[in-house]
Amino acid sequence: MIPSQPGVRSRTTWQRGAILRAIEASQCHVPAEEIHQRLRRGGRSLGLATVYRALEAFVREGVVDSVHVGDGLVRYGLAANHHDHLVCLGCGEWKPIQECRVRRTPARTASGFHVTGHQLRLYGYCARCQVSRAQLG
Amino acid sequence: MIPSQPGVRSRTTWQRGAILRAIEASQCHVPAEEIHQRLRRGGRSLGLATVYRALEAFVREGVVDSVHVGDGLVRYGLAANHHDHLVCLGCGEWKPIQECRVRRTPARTASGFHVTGHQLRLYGYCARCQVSRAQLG
DNA sequence: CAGAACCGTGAGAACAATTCTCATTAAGGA
DNA sequence: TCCTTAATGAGAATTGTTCTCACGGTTCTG
Repeated sequence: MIPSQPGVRSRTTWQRGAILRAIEASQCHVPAEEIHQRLRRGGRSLGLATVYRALEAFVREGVVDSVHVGDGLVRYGLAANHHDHLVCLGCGEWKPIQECRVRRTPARTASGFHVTGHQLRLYGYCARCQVSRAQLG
Repeated sequence: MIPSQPGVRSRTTWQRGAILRAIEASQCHVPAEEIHQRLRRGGRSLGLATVYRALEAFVREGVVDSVHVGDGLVRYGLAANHHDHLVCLGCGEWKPIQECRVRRTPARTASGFHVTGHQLRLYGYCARCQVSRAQLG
């Protein structure tokens, strides 16, 4: 967990705590809008902009990582709970995969880039979509 | 290359040809907007919606693949010219990496999912951003 | 080759996710 | 407790992408 801007420490508000707990509670990565609605249903009133701002800060600090599954939404999950995703090109369904299929990567590349994490998306067709495609010819 | 909808074949127009050639010409994945502007600067007048529609068709047909680097844009590149990306969390800069670091994956997973491709994003900090971070403390 | 059928196009409106603005609140150090 | 200033909320603004619809151009059929 690296501070975003040294000297600038973030304040602990109940909103940020609640947002982090909502992410922790979900099995897989969730979109900002869902975090917002979940908290509102839970009786906490907070703004959507607050959710986005908190998520941005968490990502900067390395606590949370963001993922694109390909449907135009950015999803967020705990960085510590790393997993990749399987995405169906037919129906758009997507699922977490536990076994990481990325080969060990040197922490530093030839160009001096320091690698701290990764995000992998395997795509293809789920069992159901394979059937429909076969039927269509 | 799989036809999107059997029985529906796409027509060959100069626009689609030009869009495909623009993608071929670029070293890495490019956003739709850039393809559009590049063609316009090249003297061809065509609509942005046309670019998006053509790209959507190409992706469906498997000729082109789309990638999210994390800056809110969808980028497109030739599927045949596969490569992954290195993204700097500090400045947002991103680059293609040629060596694929994804372990060979079974074409079919236990759940019957048929894997046809992948997309990997390695992230961290580029040399320049590491320096600024170190200086800041 | 002519005519019909219909897919692809262009322009701009519509849409949706995200970011910004700004007045207000409250965390945390002094 | 007081003070500085980061964080918040509400809604407007922004922006990437999709939709609408009339028109033109491809391709198929006869």
